[in-house]
Amino acid sequence: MQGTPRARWLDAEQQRDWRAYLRASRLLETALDRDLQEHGVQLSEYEIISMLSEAPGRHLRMSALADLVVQSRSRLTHTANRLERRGWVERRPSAGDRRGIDLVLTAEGRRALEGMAPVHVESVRRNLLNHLSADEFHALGSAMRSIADGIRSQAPGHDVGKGTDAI
Amino acid sequence: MQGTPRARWLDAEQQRDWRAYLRASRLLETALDRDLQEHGVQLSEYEIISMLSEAPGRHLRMSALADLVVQSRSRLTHTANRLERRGWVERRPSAGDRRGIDLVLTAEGRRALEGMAPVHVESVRRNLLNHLSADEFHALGSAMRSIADGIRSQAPGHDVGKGTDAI
DNA sequence: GACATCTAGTTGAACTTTCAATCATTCTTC
DNA sequence: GAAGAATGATTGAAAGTTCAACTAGATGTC
Repeated sequence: MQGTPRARWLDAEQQRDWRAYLRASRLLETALDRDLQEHGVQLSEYEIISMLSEAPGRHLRMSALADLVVQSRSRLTHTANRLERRGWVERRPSAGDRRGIDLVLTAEGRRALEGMAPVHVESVRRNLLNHLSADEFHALGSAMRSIADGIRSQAPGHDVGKGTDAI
Repeated sequence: MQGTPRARWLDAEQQRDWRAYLRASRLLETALDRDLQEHGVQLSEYEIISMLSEAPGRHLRMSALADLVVQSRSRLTHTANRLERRGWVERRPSAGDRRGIDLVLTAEGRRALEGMAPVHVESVRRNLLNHLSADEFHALGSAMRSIADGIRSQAPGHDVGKGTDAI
């Protein structure tokens, strides 16, 4: 717990676990993406329309959506263009702030999502849920929540309090 | 537990945990990548030279390496070209099989890796390890190992036994 | 109320990844 | 031992992502 100035290497077990994480997270991403791609979308596109479908009024501001799906704004702009060309989303100026743009899920987008959702759920089960007990899966979720919170708490704009890491 | 033919949706808690996984895995990837990019490499490039450095003789066959880091062969070919241009790796015909190519870490590549390793370890600690207890982290590693095993056991080429999934 | 500063979103070029086609070699099997 | 199938790696074009620069509107400040 004493902060040593120099980076300590990981011990053998940590190293093994870290490698396991890295490898599995990629296998999983690849598998989920492949399954959705048979239906003509990428996972990252699916996420966008899925978030929109759950948002009140089926719309979200570009910046809020970008944060939610962890994509850069620029990437979201380009992806939204693709989705718009397919008729799945539309852009609308957001109420109140004239800089803002709302991305709205169209009826056609909703239908497309409804067609893909069962495929995707089945894929999540087959590639993830089926390999863990309910407890293991829930522990995975909690651990990942802690990680997300931890990372966000160091993000720029977050006031960390007193210098945890003075150069 | 009775296999219903139709996809069951996820229950609210599973959904929450799955979303947490997705979001955190992306925040983590982004954070680790950003930290390495300050030193001019992407995480996926770092992984390649790091695997090479640990391999006996500091070399691996392209196909073995591609599997190890979960990249397509084509992607690895392109990435290896970039690394080769920087003088960090070299290609050599592999012994025995004249179709094969070994990717070898150069002395310069090793030096570069040694320079970046502490940065990367610190980043893994800061973005991942520090947010979990030792037990939680180990459980995460185990869960991810199960997932990797589960996904690979369904991969094409793996004989699954009698038809688990008749059309 | 005008200045700088910050936030929201877009743009196009550069870069990376994917996709389908290709070439060479090895393995099968007949 | 020759034909066909499978494996290893590469190629170049298409598709997707990042990066830096930019426009427009909001916010803070003096």
